[in-house]
Amino acid sequence: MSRSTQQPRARRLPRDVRERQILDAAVQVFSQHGFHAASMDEVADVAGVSKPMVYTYLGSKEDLFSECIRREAKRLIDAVTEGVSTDDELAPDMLLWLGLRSFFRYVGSNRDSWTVLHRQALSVGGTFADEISEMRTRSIELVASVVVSTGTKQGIGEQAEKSGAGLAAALVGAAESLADWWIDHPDVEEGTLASWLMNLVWLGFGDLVQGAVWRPR
Amino acid sequence: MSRSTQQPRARRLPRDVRERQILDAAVQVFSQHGFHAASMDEVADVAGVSKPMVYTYLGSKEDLFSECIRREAKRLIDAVTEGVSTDDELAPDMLLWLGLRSFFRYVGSNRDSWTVLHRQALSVGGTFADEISEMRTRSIELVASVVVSTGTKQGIGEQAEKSGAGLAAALVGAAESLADWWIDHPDVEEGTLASWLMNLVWLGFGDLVQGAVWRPR
DNA sequence: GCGTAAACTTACTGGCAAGTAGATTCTGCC
DNA sequence: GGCAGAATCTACTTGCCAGTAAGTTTACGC
Repeated sequence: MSRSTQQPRARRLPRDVRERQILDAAVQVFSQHGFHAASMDEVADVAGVSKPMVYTYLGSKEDLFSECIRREAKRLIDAVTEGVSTDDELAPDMLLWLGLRSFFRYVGSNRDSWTVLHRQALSVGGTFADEISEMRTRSIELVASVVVSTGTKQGIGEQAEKSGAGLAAALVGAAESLADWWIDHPDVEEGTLASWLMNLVWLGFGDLVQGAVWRPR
Repeated sequence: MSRSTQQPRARRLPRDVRERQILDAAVQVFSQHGFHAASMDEVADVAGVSKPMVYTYLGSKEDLFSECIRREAKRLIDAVTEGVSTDDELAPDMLLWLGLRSFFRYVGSNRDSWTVLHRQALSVGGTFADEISEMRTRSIELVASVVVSTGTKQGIGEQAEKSGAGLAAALVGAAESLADWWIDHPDVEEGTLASWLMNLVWLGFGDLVQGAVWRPR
Protein backbone atom coordinates (compact mmCIF):
# COMPACT_ATOMS: atom_id res chain seq x y z
CA MET A 1 0.00 0.00 0.00
CA SER A 2 2.96 2.29 0.42
CA ARG A 3 3.16 4.38 -2.69
CA SER A 4 6.38 5.53 -4.22
CA THR A 5 9.08 4.34 -1.89
CA GLN A 6 11.88 6.83 -2.11
CA GLN A 7 10.21 10.14 -2.65
CA PRO A 8 10.90 12.53 0.20
CA ARG A 9 7.14 12.79 0.59
CA ALA A 10 5.80 14.53 -2.50
CA ARG A 11 6.32 18.19 -1.92
CA ARG A 12 3.40 20.54 -1.53
CA LEU A 13 2.58 22.21 -4.74
CA PRO A 14 0.52 25.27 -5.59
CA ARG A 15 -3.04 24.65 -6.48
CA ASP A 16 -2.90 25.26 -10.21
CA VAL A 17 -0.04 22.81 -10.66
CA ARG A 18 -1.93 20.09 -8.81
CA GLU A 19 -5.04 20.86 -10.79
CA ARG A 20 -3.14 20.31 -14.00
CA GLN A 21 -1.71 17.02 -12.73
CA ILE A 22 -5.13 15.83 -11.69
CA LEU A 23 -6.65 16.76 -15.02
CA ASP A 24 -3.85 14.95 -16.84
CA ALA A 25 -4.52 11.86 -14.76
CA ALA A 26 -8.25 12.15 -15.31
CA VAL A 27 -7.89 12.32 -19.09
CA GLN A 28 -5.77 9.21 -19.02
CA VAL A 29 -8.09 7.26 -16.75
CA PHE A 30 -11.29 8.33 -18.50
CA SER A 31 -9.82 7.47 -21.87
CA GLN A 32 -8.97 3.99 -20.65
CA HIS A 33 -12.18 3.07 -18.86
CA GLY A 34 -14.84 5.54 -19.89
CA PHE A 35 -16.75 7.80 -17.59
CA HIS A 36 -18.70 5.30 -15.53
CA ALA A 37 -16.10 2.60 -15.18
CA ALA A 38 -13.44 5.08 -14.15
CA SER A 39 -13.11 5.54 -10.41
CA MET A 40 -12.14 8.67 -8.61
CA ASP A 41 -9.78 6.60 -6.51
CA GLU A 42 -7.84 5.65 -9.59
CA VAL A 43 -7.71 9.22 -10.82
CA ALA A 44 -6.38 10.32 -7.47
CA ASP A 45 -3.91 7.47 -7.47
CA VAL A 46 -2.57 8.18 -10.95
CA ALA A 47 -2.28 11.84 -10.06
CA GLY A 48 -0.29 10.87 -6.97
CA VAL A 49 -2.75 12.56 -4.68
CA SER A 50 -5.51 11.57 -2.30
CA LYS A 51 -9.15 11.61 -3.24
CA PRO A 52 -10.32 14.61 -1.22
CA MET A 53 -7.86 16.74 -3.18
CA VAL A 54 -9.65 15.86 -6.34
CA TYR A 55 -12.98 16.86 -4.87
CA THR A 56 -11.60 20.00 -3.29
CA TYR A 57 -10.05 21.25 -6.50
CA LEU A 58 -12.22 19.92 -9.28
CA GLY A 59 -15.57 19.16 -7.69
CA SER A 60 -17.71 16.13 -8.43
CA LYS A 61 -16.94 13.38 -10.89
CA GLU A 62 -19.16 15.04 -13.45
CA ASP A 63 -17.44 18.36 -12.95
CA LEU A 64 -14.10 16.69 -13.41
CA PHE A 65 -15.12 14.98 -16.61
CA SER A 66 -16.67 18.15 -17.88
CA GLU A 67 -13.49 20.04 -17.23
CA CYS A 68 -11.47 17.38 -19.06
CA ILE A 69 -13.70 17.73 -22.09
CA ARG A 70 -13.47 21.47 -22.02
CA ARG A 71 -9.71 21.55 -21.72
CA GLU A 72 -9.03 18.89 -24.32
CA ALA A 73 -11.50 20.36 -26.77
CA LYS A 74 -9.79 23.70 -26.44
CA ARG A 75 -6.38 22.14 -26.98
CA LEU A 76 -7.55 20.38 -30.12
CA ILE A 77 -9.24 23.45 -31.53
CA ASP A 78 -6.23 25.60 -30.72
CA ALA A 79 -3.93 23.13 -32.44
CA VAL A 80 -5.98 23.17 -35.60
CA THR A 81 -6.50 26.92 -35.52
CA GLU A 82 -2.81 27.47 -35.09
CA GLY A 83 -2.12 25.05 -37.92
CA VAL A 84 -4.18 26.95 -40.46
CA SER A 85 -3.24 30.47 -39.49
CA THR A 86 -0.86 32.20 -41.84
CA ASP A 87 -0.24 35.71 -43.06
CA ASP A 88 -1.49 35.16 -46.58
CA GLU A 89 -5.00 34.36 -47.55
CA LEU A 90 -5.33 30.70 -48.32
CA ALA A 91 -7.13 28.93 -51.11
CA PRO A 92 -9.91 26.74 -49.74
CA ASP A 93 -8.21 23.48 -50.59
CA MET A 94 -5.03 24.54 -48.82
CA LEU A 95 -7.10 25.56 -45.83
CA LEU A 96 -8.61 22.12 -45.68
CA TRP A 97 -5.26 20.47 -46.20
CA LEU A 98 -3.58 22.33 -43.38
CA GLY A 99 -6.52 21.73 -41.10
CA LEU A 100 -6.50 18.01 -41.73
CA ARG A 101 -2.77 17.77 -41.17
CA SER A 102 -3.00 19.63 -37.89
CA PHE A 103 -5.86 17.46 -36.80
CA PHE A 104 -4.05 14.22 -37.52
CA ARG A 105 -0.89 15.48 -35.95
CA TYR A 106 -2.74 16.36 -32.78
CA VAL A 107 -4.48 13.01 -32.61
CA GLY A 108 -1.22 11.21 -33.24
CA SER A 109 0.49 12.76 -30.27
CA ASN A 110 -2.51 13.02 -27.97
CA ARG A 111 -4.27 9.69 -28.19
CA ASP A 112 -5.85 9.85 -24.75
CA SER A 113 -7.18 13.29 -25.41
CA TRP A 114 -8.72 12.17 -28.67
CA THR A 115 -10.20 9.04 -27.15
CA VAL A 116 -11.90 10.99 -24.41
CA LEU A 117 -13.29 13.51 -26.82
CA HIS A 118 -14.42 11.10 -29.47
CA ARG A 119 -15.39 7.85 -27.85
CA GLN A 120 -16.14 8.49 -24.23
CA ALA A 121 -17.86 11.82 -24.23
CA LEU A 122 -20.52 10.80 -26.71
CA SER A 123 -21.51 7.68 -24.86
CA VAL A 124 -22.32 9.38 -21.58
CA GLY A 125 -25.16 11.54 -22.75
CA GLY A 126 -26.59 14.50 -20.91
CA THR A 127 -24.52 17.59 -20.36
CA PHE A 128 -21.36 16.27 -21.93
CA ALA A 129 -23.01 15.19 -25.12
CA ASP A 130 -24.16 18.77 -25.53
CA GLU A 131 -20.69 20.18 -25.05
CA ILE A 132 -19.16 17.70 -27.41
CA SER A 133 -21.78 17.99 -30.05
CA GLU A 134 -21.39 21.74 -29.89
CA MET A 135 -17.69 21.42 -30.61
CA ARG A 136 -18.45 18.98 -33.34
CA THR A 137 -21.10 21.23 -34.82
CA ARG A 138 -18.64 24.09 -34.86
CA SER A 139 -16.10 21.98 -36.73
CA ILE A 140 -18.69 20.88 -39.20
CA GLU A 141 -19.90 24.42 -39.76
CA LEU A 142 -16.36 25.54 -40.33
CA VAL A 143 -15.80 22.88 -42.94
CA ALA A 144 -19.22 23.52 -44.39
CA SER A 145 -18.42 27.18 -44.88
CA VAL A 146 -15.39 26.20 -46.95
CA VAL A 147 -17.47 23.81 -49.00
CA VAL A 148 -20.35 26.16 -49.51
CA SER A 149 -18.21 29.15 -50.32
CA THR A 150 -16.36 27.13 -52.90
CA GLY A 151 -19.63 25.96 -54.32
CA THR A 152 -21.25 29.37 -54.50
CA LYS A 153 -18.17 30.95 -55.98
CA GLN A 154 -18.55 28.46 -58.80
CA GLY A 155 -22.21 29.21 -59.25
CA ILE A 156 -23.92 26.13 -57.85
CA GLY A 157 -24.99 27.95 -54.73
CA GLU A 158 -28.33 26.41 -54.07
CA GLN A 159 -27.20 22.84 -54.31
CA ALA A 160 -24.03 23.52 -52.37
CA GLU A 161 -25.91 25.02 -49.48
CA LYS A 162 -28.34 22.19 -49.35
CA SER A 163 -25.81 19.43 -49.26
CA GLY A 164 -22.90 21.38 -47.82
CA ALA A 165 -23.65 20.65 -44.20
CA GLY A 166 -24.18 16.99 -44.89
CA LEU A 167 -20.98 16.71 -46.90
CA ALA A 168 -19.12 18.49 -44.15
CA ALA A 169 -20.49 16.06 -41.57
CA ALA A 170 -19.37 13.21 -43.77
CA LEU A 171 -15.91 14.68 -44.13
CA VAL A 172 -15.50 15.29 -40.43
CA GLY A 173 -16.65 11.74 -39.78
CA ALA A 174 -14.26 10.40 -42.37
CA ALA A 175 -11.39 12.20 -40.69
CA GLU A 176 -12.39 10.93 -37.27
CA SER A 177 -12.75 7.43 -38.54
CA LEU A 178 -9.44 7.57 -40.31
CA ALA A 179 -7.91 8.73 -37.05
CA ASP A 180 -9.30 5.62 -35.36
CA TRP A 181 -8.06 3.43 -38.16
CA TRP A 182 -4.67 5.00 -37.76
CA ILE A 183 -4.42 3.66 -34.22
CA ASP A 184 -4.39 0.14 -35.66
CA HIS A 185 -2.05 1.06 -38.51
CA PRO A 186 0.48 3.43 -37.01
CA ASP A 187 3.03 2.91 -39.77
CA VAL A 188 1.60 5.73 -41.83
CA GLU A 189 2.56 9.34 -41.62
CA GLU A 190 0.00 11.93 -40.78
CA GLY A 191 0.60 13.75 -44.05
CA THR A 192 -0.34 10.61 -45.92
CA LEU A 193 -3.64 10.34 -44.12
CA ALA A 194 -4.42 13.93 -44.87
CA SER A 195 -3.54 13.54 -48.52
CA TRP A 196 -5.75 10.47 -48.87
CA LEU A 197 -8.67 12.46 -47.63
CA MET A 198 -7.84 15.43 -49.79
CA ASN A 199 -7.66 13.25 -52.84
CA LEU A 200 -10.91 11.58 -52.04
CA VAL A 201 -12.78 14.65 -51.06
CA TRP A 202 -11.37 17.49 -53.03
CA LEU A 203 -11.39 15.72 -56.34
CA GLY A 204 -14.99 14.77 -55.65
CA PHE A 205 -15.83 18.36 -54.82
CA GLY A 206 -14.09 19.50 -57.93
CA ASP A 207 -16.31 17.34 -60.08
CA LEU A 208 -19.43 18.39 -58.24
CA VAL A 209 -18.54 22.01 -58.66
CA GLN A 210 -18.15 21.46 -62.36
CA GLY A 211 -21.59 20.01 -62.52
CA ALA A 212 -20.75 16.33 -62.68
CA VAL A 213 -23.22 14.13 -60.88
CA TRP A 214 -23.26 10.45 -60.15
CA ARG A 215 -26.65 8.84 -60.42
CA PRO A 216 -27.87 5.28 -60.24
CA ARG A 217 -28.61 3.49 -63.46
CA MET B 1 -60.50 -20.94 -10.29
CA SER B 2 -60.65 -21.09 -14.02
CA ARG B 3 -59.08 -18.39 -16.18
CA SER B 4 -62.06 -16.10 -16.26
CA THR B 5 -60.04 -13.26 -14.75
CA GLN B 6 -58.37 -11.37 -17.57
CA GLN B 7 -55.65 -9.38 -15.90
CA PRO B 8 -53.61 -7.19 -18.21
CA ARG B 9 -50.90 -8.95 -16.23
CA ALA B 10 -48.62 -10.47 -18.84
CA ARG B 11 -49.45 -14.11 -19.25
CA ARG B 12 -46.80 -16.77 -18.99
CA LEU B 13 -44.94 -17.01 -22.20
CA PRO B 14 -42.54 -19.54 -23.69
CA ARG B 15 -38.90 -18.90 -23.10
CA ASP B 16 -37.86 -17.76 -26.56
CA VAL B 17 -40.58 -15.12 -26.67
CA ARG B 18 -39.51 -13.70 -23.33
CA GLU B 19 -35.90 -13.77 -24.40
CA ARG B 20 -36.75 -11.65 -27.40
CA GLN B 21 -38.68 -9.19 -25.25
CA ILE B 22 -35.81 -8.92 -22.82
CA LEU B 23 -33.29 -8.37 -25.59
CA ASP B 24 -35.51 -5.69 -27.11
CA ALA B 25 -35.71 -3.95 -23.77
CA ALA B 26 -31.97 -4.28 -23.25
CA VAL B 27 -31.15 -2.70 -26.60
CA GLN B 28 -33.39 0.21 -25.75
CA VAL B 29 -31.98 0.72 -22.27
CA PHE B 30 -28.35 0.29 -23.28
CA SER B 31 -28.78 2.71 -26.14
CA GLN B 32 -30.19 5.31 -23.78
CA HIS B 33 -27.74 5.04 -20.90
CA GLY B 34 -24.74 3.10 -22.11
CA PHE B 35 -23.48 -0.13 -20.63
CA HIS B 36 -22.40 1.00 -17.20
CA ALA B 37 -25.16 3.46 -16.45
CA ALA B 38 -27.84 1.01 -17.51
CA SER B 39 -29.27 -1.05 -14.68
CA MET B 40 -30.54 -4.57 -14.89
CA ASP B 41 -33.55 -3.47 -12.89
CA GLU B 42 -34.52 -1.07 -15.63
CA VAL B 43 -34.03 -3.68 -18.31
CA ALA B 44 -36.26 -6.05 -16.41
CA ASP B 45 -38.76 -3.28 -15.85
CA VAL B 46 -38.95 -2.25 -19.49
CA ALA B 47 -39.26 -5.87 -20.50
CA GLY B 48 -42.15 -6.22 -18.07
CA VAL B 49 -40.43 -8.98 -16.17
CA SER B 50 -38.63 -9.45 -12.89
CA LYS B 51 -34.88 -9.36 -12.61
CA PRO B 52 -34.15 -13.02 -11.95
CA MET B 53 -35.75 -13.84 -15.29
CA VAL B 54 -33.16 -11.76 -17.02
CA TYR B 55 -30.39 -13.60 -15.24
CA THR B 56 -31.96 -17.00 -15.77
CA TYR B 57 -32.39 -16.50 -19.48
CA LEU B 58 -29.55 -14.25 -20.56
CA GLY B 59 -26.91 -14.58 -17.87
CA SER B 60 -24.82 -11.75 -16.48
CA LYS B 61 -24.97 -8.12 -17.53
CA GLU B 62 -21.98 -8.61 -19.77
CA ASP B 63 -23.56 -11.66 -21.36
CA LEU B 64 -26.70 -9.67 -21.98
CA PHE B 65 -24.87 -6.79 -23.58
CA SER B 66 -22.79 -9.15 -25.64
CA GLU B 67 -25.91 -10.86 -26.89
CA CYS B 68 -27.43 -7.50 -27.83
CA ILE B 69 -24.37 -6.63 -29.85
CA ARG B 70 -24.38 -9.96 -31.56
CA ARG B 71 -28.03 -9.84 -32.46
CA GLU B 72 -28.06 -6.24 -33.64
CA ALA B 73 -24.86 -6.65 -35.64
CA LYS B 74 -26.39 -9.61 -37.39
CA ARG B 75 -29.56 -7.69 -38.14
CA LEU B 76 -27.61 -4.81 -39.63
CA ILE B 77 -25.38 -7.03 -41.70
CA ASP B 78 -28.33 -9.06 -42.91
CA ALA B 79 -30.16 -5.91 -43.91
CA VAL B 80 -27.24 -4.66 -45.97
CA THR B 81 -26.50 -8.07 -47.45
CA GLU B 82 -30.10 -8.46 -48.45
CA GLY B 83 -30.08 -4.97 -49.92
CA VAL B 84 -27.21 -5.66 -52.29
CA SER B 85 -28.13 -9.17 -53.38
CA THR B 86 -29.54 -9.44 -56.87
CA ASP B 87 -29.50 -11.96 -59.66
CA ASP B 88 -27.31 -9.96 -62.00
CA GLU B 89 -23.75 -9.07 -61.41
CA LEU B 90 -23.47 -5.51 -60.26
CA ALA B 91 -21.07 -2.79 -61.24
CA PRO B 92 -18.98 -1.68 -58.25
CA ASP B 93 -20.57 1.71 -58.00
CA MET B 94 -24.06 0.21 -57.95
CA LEU B 95 -22.92 -2.21 -55.28
CA LEU B 96 -21.77 0.66 -53.14
CA TRP B 97 -24.91 2.62 -53.83
CA LEU B 98 -27.22 -0.19 -52.82
CA GLY B 99 -25.15 -0.92 -49.75
CA LEU B 100 -25.25 2.66 -48.59
CA ARG B 101 -28.97 2.91 -49.13
CA SER B 102 -29.61 -0.24 -47.16
CA PHE B 103 -27.37 0.96 -44.40
CA PHE B 104 -29.11 4.31 -44.05
CA ARG B 105 -32.50 2.72 -44.28
CA TYR B 106 -31.63 0.35 -41.45
CA VAL B 107 -30.24 3.10 -39.27
CA GLY B 108 -33.27 5.26 -39.94
CA SER B 109 -35.71 2.69 -38.67
CA ASN B 110 -33.52 1.16 -35.96
CA ARG B 111 -32.01 4.07 -34.12
CA ASP B 112 -31.53 2.23 -30.84
CA SER B 113 -29.85 -0.62 -32.56
CA TRP B 114 -27.47 1.72 -34.32
CA THR B 115 -26.71 3.67 -31.18
CA VAL B 116 -25.81 0.55 -29.26
CA LEU B 117 -23.58 -0.70 -32.03
CA HIS B 118 -21.86 2.54 -32.82
CA ARG B 119 -21.66 4.60 -29.66
CA GLN B 120 -21.99 2.32 -26.71
CA ALA B 121 -20.13 -0.78 -27.71
CA LEU B 122 -16.89 1.01 -28.50
CA SER B 123 -16.73 2.84 -25.23
CA VAL B 124 -16.86 -0.21 -23.01
CA GLY B 125 -13.67 -1.83 -24.08
CA GLY B 126 -12.67 -5.42 -23.54
CA THR B 127 -14.59 -8.21 -25.15
CA PHE B 128 -17.21 -6.04 -26.78
CA ALA B 129 -14.77 -3.75 -28.44
CA ASP B 130 -13.27 -6.81 -30.08
CA GLU B 131 -16.59 -8.02 -31.39
CA ILE B 132 -17.53 -4.61 -32.68
CA SER B 133 -14.22 -3.84 -34.23
CA GLU B 134 -14.34 -7.21 -35.93
CA MET B 135 -17.65 -6.33 -37.52
CA ARG B 136 -16.29 -2.95 -38.45
CA THR B 137 -13.16 -4.46 -39.90
CA ARG B 138 -15.25 -6.79 -42.00
CA SER B 139 -17.28 -3.89 -43.36
CA ILE B 140 -14.15 -1.97 -44.15
CA GLU B 141 -12.56 -4.91 -45.86
CA LEU B 142 -15.66 -5.40 -47.93
CA VAL B 143 -15.62 -1.80 -49.06
CA ALA B 144 -11.88 -1.95 -49.54
CA SER B 145 -12.24 -4.91 -51.87
CA VAL B 146 -14.57 -2.88 -54.05
CA VAL B 147 -12.19 0.04 -54.04
CA VAL B 148 -9.10 -2.00 -54.70
CA SER B 149 -10.66 -4.12 -57.39
CA THR B 150 -11.85 -1.02 -59.17
CA GLY B 151 -8.39 0.45 -58.87
CA THR B 152 -6.52 -2.59 -60.09
CA LYS B 153 -8.90 -3.09 -62.97
CA GLN B 154 -7.92 0.37 -64.09
CA GLY B 155 -4.25 -0.31 -63.71
CA ILE B 156 -3.26 1.66 -60.63
CA GLY B 157 -2.99 -1.45 -58.56
CA GLU B 158 -0.14 -0.64 -56.29
CA GLN B 159 -1.42 2.70 -55.18
CA ALA B 160 -4.95 1.39 -54.81
CA GLU B 161 -3.89 -1.40 -52.54
CA LYS B 162 -1.84 0.87 -50.39
CA SER B 163 -4.49 3.44 -49.78
CA GLY B 164 -7.53 1.25 -50.32
CA ALA B 165 -7.94 0.18 -46.73
CA GLY B 166 -7.52 3.71 -45.48
CA LEU B 167 -10.00 5.09 -47.97
CA ALA B 168 -12.44 2.39 -47.05
CA ALA B 169 -12.10 3.26 -43.38
CA ALA B 170 -12.72 6.88 -44.26
CA LEU B 171 -15.78 5.99 -46.26
CA VAL B 172 -17.25 3.79 -43.57
CA GLY B 173 -16.61 6.56 -41.07
CA ALA B 174 -18.21 9.11 -43.35
CA ALA B 175 -21.31 6.96 -43.60
CA GLU B 176 -21.47 6.45 -39.85
CA SER B 177 -21.00 10.11 -39.22
CA LEU B 178 -23.60 11.06 -41.75
CA ALA B 179 -25.95 8.67 -40.00
CA ASP B 180 -25.36 10.53 -36.75
CA TRP B 181 -25.86 13.87 -38.48
CA TRP B 182 -29.10 12.57 -39.86
CA ILE B 183 -30.49 12.16 -36.37
CA ASP B 184 -30.33 15.94 -35.97
CA HIS B 185 -31.61 16.60 -39.49
CA PRO B 186 -34.31 14.02 -40.07
CA ASP B 187 -35.97 15.93 -42.91
CA VAL B 188 -33.78 14.26 -45.50
CA GLU B 189 -34.51 11.03 -47.25
CA GLU B 190 -32.14 8.15 -46.94
CA GLY B 191 -31.61 8.05 -50.70
CA THR B 192 -30.38 11.62 -50.58
CA LEU B 193 -27.79 10.79 -47.96
CA ALA B 194 -26.57 7.86 -49.98
CA SER B 195 -26.35 9.95 -53.13
CA TRP B 196 -24.35 12.67 -51.37
CA LEU B 197 -21.80 10.11 -50.37
CA MET B 198 -21.73 8.52 -53.77
CA ASN B 199 -21.16 11.86 -55.39
CA LEU B 200 -18.40 12.71 -52.99
CA VAL B 201 -16.70 9.40 -53.02
CA TRP B 202 -17.26 7.92 -56.39
CA LEU B 203 -16.39 11.00 -58.34
CA GLY B 204 -13.24 11.25 -56.26
CA PHE B 205 -12.40 7.63 -56.97
CA GLY B 206 -13.06 8.21 -60.62
CA ASP B 207 -10.47 10.93 -60.74
CA LEU B 208 -7.96 8.94 -58.76
CA VAL B 209 -8.41 5.99 -61.05
CA GLN B 210 -7.72 8.21 -64.00
CA GLY B 211 -4.49 9.30 -62.42
CA ALA B 212 -5.53 12.69 -61.14
CA VAL B 213 -3.88 13.63 -57.87
CA TRP B 214 -4.34 16.56 -55.59
CA ARG B 215 -1.18 17.84 -54.04
CA PRO B 216 -0.34 20.82 -51.90
CA ARG B 217 1.19 23.85 -53.55
C1' DG C 1 -58.04 -34.07 -11.90
C1' DC C 2 -53.32 -34.18 -10.70
C1' DG C 3 -48.43 -34.02 -10.68
C1' DT C 4 -44.42 -32.08 -12.49
C1' DA C 5 -41.59 -28.97 -14.70
C1' DA C 6 -41.24 -24.54 -16.42
C1' DA C 7 -42.37 -19.72 -15.72
C1' DC C 8 -42.16 -16.28 -12.49
C1' DT C 9 -41.84 -13.62 -8.05
C1' DT C 10 -40.34 -11.19 -3.60
C1' DA C 11 -36.90 -9.95 -0.89
C1' DC C 12 -32.58 -10.28 0.31
C1' DT C 13 -26.79 -9.95 0.37
C1' DG C 14 -22.39 -8.15 -0.68
C1' DG C 15 -19.32 -5.19 -2.57
C1' DC C 16 -17.78 -1.25 -4.76
C1' DA C 17 -17.28 3.52 -5.39
C1' DA C 18 -18.96 8.53 -4.76
C1' DG C 19 -18.55 11.83 -1.67
C1' DT C 20 -17.16 13.93 3.22
C1' DA C 21 -15.67 15.06 8.15
C1' DG C 22 -12.10 16.43 10.51
C1' DA C 23 -7.50 16.03 11.86
C1' DT C 24 -2.65 17.02 10.30
C1' DT C 25 1.17 18.81 8.21
C1' DC C 26 3.86 22.13 5.66
C1' DT C 27 5.18 26.99 3.93
C1' DG C 28 5.35 31.71 3.34
C1' DC C 29 5.43 35.80 5.92
C1' DC C 30 6.21 39.05 9.68
C1' DG D 1 10.44 31.65 15.75
C1' DG D 2 5.80 31.32 15.38
C1' DC D 3 1.26 31.73 13.35
C1' DA D 4 -2.32 31.84 9.66
C1' DG D 5 -3.97 29.37 6.32
C1' DA D 6 -3.34 26.53 2.38
C1' DA D 7 -2.26 21.77 1.19
C1' DT D 8 -2.99 17.23 2.26
C1' DC D 9 -4.21 12.91 4.45
C1' DT D 10 -6.89 8.87 6.92
C1' DA D 11 -10.91 6.91 7.64
C1' DC D 12 -15.21 6.91 7.41
C1' DT D 13 -20.72 7.01 5.64
C1' DT D 14 -24.01 6.18 2.16
C1' DG D 15 -26.45 4.51 -1.58
C1' DC D 16 -26.75 1.99 -5.51
C1' DC D 17 -26.79 -2.14 -8.14
C1' DA D 18 -25.17 -6.79 -9.74
C1' DG D 19 -26.31 -11.05 -8.59
C1' DT D 20 -29.03 -14.88 -5.78
C1' DA D 21 -31.82 -17.93 -2.56
C1' DA D 22 -35.90 -19.79 -1.98
C1' DG D 23 -40.44 -19.76 -2.55
C1' DT D 24 -45.12 -19.45 -5.54
C1' DT D 25 -47.97 -19.94 -9.52
C1' DT D 26 -49.44 -21.66 -13.99
C1' DA D 27 -49.47 -24.62 -18.16
C1' DC D 28 -49.91 -29.02 -19.94
C1' DG D 29 -49.35 -33.98 -20.65
C1' DC D 30 -51.55 -38.19 -19.20
